[in-house]
Amino acid sequence: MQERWREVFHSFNKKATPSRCAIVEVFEEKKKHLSAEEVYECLRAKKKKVGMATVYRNLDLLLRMGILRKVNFGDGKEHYEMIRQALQHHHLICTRCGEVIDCGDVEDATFFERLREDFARKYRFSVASYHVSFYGLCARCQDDL
Amino acid sequence: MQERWREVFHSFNKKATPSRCAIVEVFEEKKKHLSAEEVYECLRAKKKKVGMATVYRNLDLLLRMGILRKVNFGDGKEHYEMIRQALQHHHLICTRCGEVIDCGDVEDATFFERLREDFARKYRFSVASYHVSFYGLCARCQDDL
DNA sequence: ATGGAAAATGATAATATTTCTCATTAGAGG
DNA sequence: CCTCTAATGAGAAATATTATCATTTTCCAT
Repeated sequence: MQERWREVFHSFNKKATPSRCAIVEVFEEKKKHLSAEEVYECLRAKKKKVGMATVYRNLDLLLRMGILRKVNFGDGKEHYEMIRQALQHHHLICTRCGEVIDCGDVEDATFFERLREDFARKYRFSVASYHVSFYGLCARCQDDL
Repeated sequence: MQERWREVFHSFNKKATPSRCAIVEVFEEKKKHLSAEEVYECLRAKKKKVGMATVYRNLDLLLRMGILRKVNFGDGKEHYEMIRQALQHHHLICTRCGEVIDCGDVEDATFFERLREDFARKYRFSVASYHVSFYGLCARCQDDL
């Protein structure tokens, strides 16, 4: 399975270093959005010692390669998630406690397609992807008012 | 016009200080998303000397009062915009040059209502507001490839 | 296999943004 | 006008991210 990533990196003329491979593996395993710090901790837990600078450098590379995307929950740090896992998946962000719930399988292809056309026409902007953040109260916080 | 805000602050048991009033006025005048630094610069331009700490403190207060909301474009800083001006308005973010285009009047009430019901049922999450970020290439960057 | 060029890494310094501290000032009700 | 308390300014501190540079590693051609 790491062989597949090795080829992907090579196709971008990038080296398949152990740190780099370990970082994509973390995202494949966790299947969720992670901050740079969280990635670093996951690597530690797996006994891989990778410096923080290397984590950031590779997150940036994976962004440029179109493998990760950034998402932000207003907590002061950037979070990253695999685009492949992120398709059709948005976030419910609790404005009281900060909890983030991933919500998958939103059936919105029609909505998206219509907007893509609108934006191309009105602003000459070509949409590649999109992300919806929903703000409100999670179940727990609704009860605790 | 500042008299109106004076009353709003008082209704929250907050003092209507010159800095505080000046900050909401900046948002009313600019009618767009601003970073803390940009707010600070706008105040300077108007010859109001307000410390950076005060800007941050009041942005936070205005968030808690539900007058502003945070938006993030992945450029390392938080941006703030008036919720009143932000209804039905989303952002087109160019992944090449970072330009942010506001796109208003998105006709999506039906889409939104359906999701609100879905989330209440599935996750017991009550949606108060939402925000869509569209990523892609702006007109200029499409030409410059 | 081995050597060498180029890229990647680690450690740490630097930068940028946001929050905190605390002494001083100023708003609002009496 | 006085007093209580919240708000402010200035700067220190905390956080998150990026840059620097000497050293190590990958990978391709030999």
